[in-house]
Amino acid sequence: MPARVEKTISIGTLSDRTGVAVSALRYYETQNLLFPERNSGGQRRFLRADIRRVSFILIAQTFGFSIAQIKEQLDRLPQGRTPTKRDWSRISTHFKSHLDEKIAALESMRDKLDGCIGCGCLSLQSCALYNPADKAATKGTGPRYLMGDRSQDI
Amino acid sequence: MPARVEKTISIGTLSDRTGVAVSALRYYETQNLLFPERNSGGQRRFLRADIRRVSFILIAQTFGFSIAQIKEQLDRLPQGRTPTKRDWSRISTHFKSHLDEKIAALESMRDKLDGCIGCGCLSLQSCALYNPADKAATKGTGPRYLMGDRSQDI
DNA sequence: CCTTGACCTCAAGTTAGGTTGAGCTCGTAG
DNA sequence: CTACGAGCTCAACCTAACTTGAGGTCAAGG
Repeated sequence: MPARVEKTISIGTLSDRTGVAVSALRYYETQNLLFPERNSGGQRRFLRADIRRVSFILIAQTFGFSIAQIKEQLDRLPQGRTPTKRDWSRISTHFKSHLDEKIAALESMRDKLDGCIGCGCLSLQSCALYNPADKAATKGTGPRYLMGDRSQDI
Repeated sequence: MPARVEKTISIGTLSDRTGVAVSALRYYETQNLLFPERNSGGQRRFLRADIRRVSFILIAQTFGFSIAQIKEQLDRLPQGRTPTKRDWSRISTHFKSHLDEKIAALESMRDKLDGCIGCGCLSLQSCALYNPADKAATKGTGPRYLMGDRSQDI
């Protein structure tokens, strides 16, 4: 007889199935990415659909999205029923556009760098790299603005 | 008479000229990105060439490089003399290749996502997104690996 | 000379995304 | 029934890249 298929899974099983540490899964719950129920003993019980949900989190992270951004995407999934492939497909499309933006921003920077390599400026006020608009492509706190040399410097 | 041009500049001046906070400049020194001398009173004295150096740090950060990676690049600059445009140009070329790699990795992921959108899988073992090799494109700790559903799941 | 703003050091705080450890409870195999 | 692995909570710790604060010094103008 095959082991019977449980309706819900434990945190350990979800960890095994996704490769995500138990501590990370609990952390995701605190960040409202997962909403496990509890059994009578207070232990978390996840749905099988949560395996896909966690996989989405993993993939989105490899694409450079923050937990907060991933939560926004997951919030678009239907409440109260297991998401269908169509639902997942819809939000994949949504984050593909973010990805396209990121790539475009990086390419724009690369092109500017191409232009700058020849002159070796890298810090001149007139340098194309002096463009705060592109900063959106990066994450983290980062620098606030750039300012270059004036004529007599260096 | 024009104000005389000082040979070295104070940390406040460097901060004004680059837009980088004084505290950040001191931090960069602890990370060995800057090597100011000290005057008799113990105050830091930077070279004008450090304006360009700091600008390089800012630009490299917008490209997503870490302080450690930026230090590696700066270490390639000649010791003992003010870097020339040629020197800067050389290291710009060097980091352009890193940038190209990043873009290529992101594009590769986007292409896989394109393939996945139709099926809505996003977590299947056979999914092209299940590819640890692409992780190199991301930074931070991130997930360790992906594992998807098996047939009867969900 | 005195004031004031710019500098100094060192320690601690911040955010993101978790991990680790202590101390205790659950639940299942034998 | 009892052991013991799996779970639980809560607090503390970790890295990166800085910022903030406390408490003290330097230097230039009046």
